[in-house]
Amino acid sequence: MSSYSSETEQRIFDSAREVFIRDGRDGARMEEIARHAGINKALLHYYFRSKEKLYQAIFQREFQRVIGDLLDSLPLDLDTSHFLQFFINNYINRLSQNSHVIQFMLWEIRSGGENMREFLQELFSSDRLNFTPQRVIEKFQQAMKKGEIRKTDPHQLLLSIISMCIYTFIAGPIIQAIFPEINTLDTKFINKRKKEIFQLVWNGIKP
Amino acid sequence: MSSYSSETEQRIFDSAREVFIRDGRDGARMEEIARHAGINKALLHYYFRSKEKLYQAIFQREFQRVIGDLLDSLPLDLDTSHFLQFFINNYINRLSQNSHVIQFMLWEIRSGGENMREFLQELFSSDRLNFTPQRVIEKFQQAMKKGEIRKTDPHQLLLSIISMCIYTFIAGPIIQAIFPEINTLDTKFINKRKKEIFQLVWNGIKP
DNA sequence: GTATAATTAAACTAATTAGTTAAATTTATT
DNA sequence: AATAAATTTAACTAATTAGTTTAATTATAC
Repeated sequence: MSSYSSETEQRIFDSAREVFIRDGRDGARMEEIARHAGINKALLHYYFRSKEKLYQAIFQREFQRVIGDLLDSLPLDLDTSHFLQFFINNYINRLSQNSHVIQFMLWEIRSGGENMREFLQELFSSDRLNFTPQRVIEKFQQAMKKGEIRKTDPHQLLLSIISMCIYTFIAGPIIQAIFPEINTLDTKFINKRKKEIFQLVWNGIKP
Repeated sequence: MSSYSSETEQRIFDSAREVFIRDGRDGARMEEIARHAGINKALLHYYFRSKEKLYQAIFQREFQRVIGDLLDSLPLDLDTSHFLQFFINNYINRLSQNSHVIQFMLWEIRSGGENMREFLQELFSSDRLNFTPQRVIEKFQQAMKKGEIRKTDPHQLLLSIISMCIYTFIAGPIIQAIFPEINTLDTKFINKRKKEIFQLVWNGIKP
């Protein structure tokens, strides 16, 4: 494949990503994606046979990139308190820098989540990641055994942490409707959120 | 209006609700809604001028019912620990019994949340509710003043609690993809979730 | 019993849009 | 220069679907 054509492919990827994020899986228009990439509809179908195939390609690429990075960057050797702090900071940083992935997630959930189930199961059972959700659970269990944190259900704990990290990014418009003084995209708010989540969790589980 | 016609209107409401929940705002078909209500398309447009008007009617009706009930049922007189416990139980109970409202919420967020912003601002500034989010914040602030809980940002605290209560209902399919042993709709899981959220929060904020 | 409102049927309009096709043109490769 | 690959143009198909129209029918009210 020539550098010429792969450049076009890259432009299609970038444009499709932007349009799919902006208009959704159904709302996106192939003509708009082509226009945005500076090509025409015929060429778009020349590269990707159908809208469905294009969407799948974009979704998987973005999802794997963000989720993979998220887990792969976790340090194994930190003590529980610092691991927690790192986990929360890392999670929120990557979400705030890739908030479009949340949009993809919500569309997938809306359509039953079957695509995502397949994709995640494949990802976590493969050897592509050196850290999986299961390993986070095990780290919590070890910390309980060592008495570093009080005994509690590790799945529930992980769910609670993830909930707190992700929800403001999902529900930004609602939160701002209820509390106009909050701007969920503001760096100051995001940094405060990190600290508050950590404090609540750490106070909540330390022995 | 005759009892005859309002019966038809009710059937339209029920059918539209079901189809909008199942197929989404865009995916729903007027013909399908009519068929489901046992009438034809012409009559559907006779009652509701457009799909958009019908959707708005359904959305507002459901949203007001669930959110209104949620807030109106909160007891003012409980001490902080029991209020928290009640809040969490109540929130999770109503969400699990009205999970379709979460679907509406997600569609609204996807389309920018402008509808919902208007709707919520109107709802909270009206006198229709005897409890608002702002009053929950005030209750937290009073508890801090009295020394019942440690000093912390009350907005952040409320956000954390709501996050933990709602996220499993939003992300059910993902959670089950990552941890197949969890069934987010199982009563046992839901009850455990209530207890774990309360314990984490209460341990996290008691002085 | 007559007027009014509710309801049906069926055909229609008008707009949108994914995907195709075929011929011409431009660009890259050798 | 010759060949193949990439790209454009523009018209086309086929399917979908919201919303309309009109005439006929049935139920309700007065």
